[in-house]
Amino acid sequence: MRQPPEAPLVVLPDSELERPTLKTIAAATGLAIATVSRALKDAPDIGEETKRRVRETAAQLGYRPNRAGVRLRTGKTNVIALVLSTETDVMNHTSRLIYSIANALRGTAYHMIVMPFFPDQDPMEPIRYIVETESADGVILNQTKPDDPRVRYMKDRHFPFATHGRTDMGIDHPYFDFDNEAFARLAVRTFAERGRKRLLLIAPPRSHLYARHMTWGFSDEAALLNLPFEVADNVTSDSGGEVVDEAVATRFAAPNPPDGILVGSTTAAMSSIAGAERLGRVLGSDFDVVAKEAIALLRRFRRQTIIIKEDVGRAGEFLARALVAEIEKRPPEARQGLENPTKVDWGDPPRTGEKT
Amino acid sequence: MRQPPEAPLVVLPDSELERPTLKTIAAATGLAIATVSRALKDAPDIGEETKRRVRETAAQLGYRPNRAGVRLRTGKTNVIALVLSTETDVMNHTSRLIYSIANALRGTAYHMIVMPFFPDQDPMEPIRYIVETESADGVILNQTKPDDPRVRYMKDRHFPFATHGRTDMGIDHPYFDFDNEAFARLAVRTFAERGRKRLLLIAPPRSHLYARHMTWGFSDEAALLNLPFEVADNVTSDSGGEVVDEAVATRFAAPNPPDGILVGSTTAAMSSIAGAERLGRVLGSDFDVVAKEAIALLRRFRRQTIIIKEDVGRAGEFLARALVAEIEKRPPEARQGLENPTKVDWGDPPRTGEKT
DNA sequence: AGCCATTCCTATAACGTTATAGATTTGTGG
DNA sequence: CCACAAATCTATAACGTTATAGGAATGGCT
Repeated sequence: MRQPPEAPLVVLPDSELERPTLKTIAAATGLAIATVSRALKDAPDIGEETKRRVRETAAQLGYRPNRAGVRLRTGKTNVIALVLSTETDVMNHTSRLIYSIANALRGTAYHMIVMPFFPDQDPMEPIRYIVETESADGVILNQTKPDDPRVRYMKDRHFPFATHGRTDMGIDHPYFDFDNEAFARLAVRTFAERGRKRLLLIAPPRSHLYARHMTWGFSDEAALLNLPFEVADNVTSDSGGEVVDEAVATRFAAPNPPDGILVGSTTAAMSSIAGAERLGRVLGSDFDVVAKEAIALLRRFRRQTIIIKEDVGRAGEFLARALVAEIEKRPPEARQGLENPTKVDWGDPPRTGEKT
Repeated sequence: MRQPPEAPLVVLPDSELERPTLKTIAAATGLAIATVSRALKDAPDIGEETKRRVRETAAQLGYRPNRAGVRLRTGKTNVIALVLSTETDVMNHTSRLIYSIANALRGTAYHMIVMPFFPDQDPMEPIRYIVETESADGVILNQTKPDDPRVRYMKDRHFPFATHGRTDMGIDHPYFDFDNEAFARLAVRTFAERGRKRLLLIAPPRSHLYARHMTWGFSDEAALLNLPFEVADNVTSDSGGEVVDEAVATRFAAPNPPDGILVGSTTAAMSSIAGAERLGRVLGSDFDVVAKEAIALLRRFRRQTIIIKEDVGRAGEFLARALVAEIEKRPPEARQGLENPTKVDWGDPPRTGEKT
């Protein structure tokens, strides 16, 4: 308005070579750098016409704010850190989780740094590092323990975070979890429907909270239905395959062998089946296996496996959204989420009278 | 976005509350900020005693350089971007690759951002983004194509990168690859040793260069040993499990069925075995399967599978080292690497005379 | 004593951004 | 026609770092 509209539309020969900054836009529009900044943030004290002009040239020049500049000035990193446990990683769903979080972050300003920590490391180490050096605006972590010092640490410091898996600490924070109790109950009812009489649970390691959920759901539902059951607690679904294989074979060789096996992971399912088959038992007729699976792998190998699906992608998406809301102090659509499995994938009909 | 220090649980002297900067050290030592900076960089024009003092107080205060400051001033991001294809991702080794790269980066100043790109995306998109916005000092990408525009793009712009997998473009750049030709030859010789007479290769999709290597090694070595062979090129090891399953079953039902199957992936191995078993064939006696595997999974299920191991962790470590050397313009220990498989894991002895 | 090289340190500016306070113009009411 | 508010813009400083040019001592040499 008050600026004489001295026909700028400057021809920028070299300026196309360098990455445009606010300065570039300021020069091109004849405005001050601060004005350009405020215009792009849609500040109320900038004229509509000016905003339009600024946005236009910004788009035209392909302007993208310099992350280092923003970060230095504001302290906002626009980074989300994904802190992953590598402890249990034979074909787990880690890449799925990574992908879905990255996908949910598409189109936002957030980059995702991934920080696995290894068995020789204190799990607190990456967390402390991130919080102390302010390397990220928020953290997503997996493999929570019932009492998880990482959760306490971040909660105490008001550092935004979200967890894949719950804790037992009575702390309110964003999380997403698979309802393993519901899963186990559903599995037990499935066994009952198929007329199975002796159930066996190969549970995950007791240190994990979800192992307790699963064990409780399994035990309680089996008791409810008057089904004899055993919880294998010296082997776990995280044991090496051979161990599970052996444990299952031993039980099948004993009197009163199980005819329904519930397992918490794909690998444990495979090992269990292999263990039973070593003794000539036929999956689907002599015994059933119900497994929780995130990837469609068991079906390829033993079409008789009964599968209850876990959607890890949903978890990732949820966690990303919830964490971003937490960081930006917006109310999230949902702060805590639980995947409640209801669908049982029966696989092929039981092979009755098939050749051994 | 400084967090207001609301309700500090820990009472610390103010100096401890804020993260120490060069300024803090300067104040503590009575030196100028520039001096502190130079001392920490071990510049030649700073006295030894001063350096010692500076290093000491820096350590004592727990000083860590502010990444945004460094990045803004120098343009160095200290970030390595991992650009991952999600195309082929049923239990692939992605998480392994991520972990090993992260592990190799431990103790360095580099953070790792992970950017998967999805089927609906142009593979160039993340690459262009990173190069244009200078979001990273270098890129590691996987799933290279024989003629890969991403490689050309980065090479043209002298942007540091390293690839998991080779290309066919005659461009010199850091890479690591598994020698699939050697793998296939070794597999063929293994079949020969076991007296197999008709070989079948379930090859990876032809668009991948490594599929060509594998196919060539397979065909040439089989011809050399006068073994009849077939390369299945309508199904690939990336096809859905059922497809491979079906293809294998069809071939076993036909006259002159194969008795040695070479597959490029764990999933394809499982499907192949399942397909043959559907017709009552027994793995290890009626036919053999040789598979390349990064994770120890097949052994759990079918102990008769013959496995040649691929060490993805080695790839990740190599790529990280090579890329960092490239970024820092140091001569790397090795710029290109090829994993040459020599060890065959035979599994259990063939089950002769075992029950069907 | 004067000069110069050497050694060690410091002041300054700049990277790109945004928060703050203030400047300028225009409109409004008295 | 003047004070005063509203609308719109700008100047400045600061975030933490490092590159550059320069300054202050010290010692050696003529």
